[in-house]
Amino acid sequence: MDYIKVEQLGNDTVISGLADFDLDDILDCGQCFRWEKLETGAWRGLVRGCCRTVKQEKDTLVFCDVGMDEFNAIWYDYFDFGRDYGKVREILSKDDTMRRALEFTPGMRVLRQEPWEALCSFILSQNNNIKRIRGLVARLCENFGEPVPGGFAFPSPECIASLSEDELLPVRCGFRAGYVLDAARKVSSGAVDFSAIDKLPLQEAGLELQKIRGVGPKVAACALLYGFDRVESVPVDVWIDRALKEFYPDGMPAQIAGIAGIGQQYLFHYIRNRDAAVKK
DNA sequence: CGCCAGGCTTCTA
DNA sequence: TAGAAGCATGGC
Repeated sequence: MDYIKVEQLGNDTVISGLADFDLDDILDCGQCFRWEKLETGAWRGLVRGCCRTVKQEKDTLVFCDVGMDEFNAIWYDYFDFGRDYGKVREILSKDDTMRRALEFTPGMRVLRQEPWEALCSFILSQNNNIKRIRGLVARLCENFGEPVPGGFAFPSPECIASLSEDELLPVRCGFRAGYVLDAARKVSSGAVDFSAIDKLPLQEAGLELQKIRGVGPKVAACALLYGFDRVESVPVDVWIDRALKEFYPDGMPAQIAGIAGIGQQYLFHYIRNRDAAVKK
């Protein structure tokens, strides 16, 4: 357990006694694309059709206008509170590089997002920058998602499968439009079966996702890590590739294999931000 | 304006 | 089968 207490206070659900949890790092590290930071420092995001505001002050996390039922149904899993990050840190710390990455961003966590949203988002992420990915995902939702209080839900595979490439033009996702359509068709038809993927070994699960045009090893690994709760999945993008060459020329240590994807998240943030941090 | 972006597909040797 | 070019778009 990485917190001491969860309770409902008025209309809010409040977590207190948080350890190693930094909302800014978690929501702004390129693993999710539907959160925006408000002037107040709070974050507003849309998850599973629920638009909510979350704010952190030191070791307290407040889910505004969220009751315990909703917290248990959505947010407990989304922030992966069922996982003992103390244990995660203990395992990763046995490796010197991981220990440095942990010390650099102690409050990082890997979110558990919806499988389809994660897959679709990371298809859009290819050869793209994080700022623009947010824009593409936002336009996809605004144009085709179900309206919900505060915004638009992420459009279903069935919804997107019914569209043409021309209809996707307003999203301005360029060559990725065909990829998104192929993904939506294969997922909605069952040609790519999420419940089957859940049961497959990692390697085969990745190959299953790669039946989709525009899904290669990296996008598949991202979908598995962020959308299918496969914390052993390690997406290797240009940054992680550099990190692997620098720190692990012979591969990542076997002792962290079971949670290497979480380690990857610390490493990703570390390799991207360490130089900027030194300049401060 | 030119370079590049949490890659992948296609072409070429 | 490895390596490079091409891909839409826009942030910087």
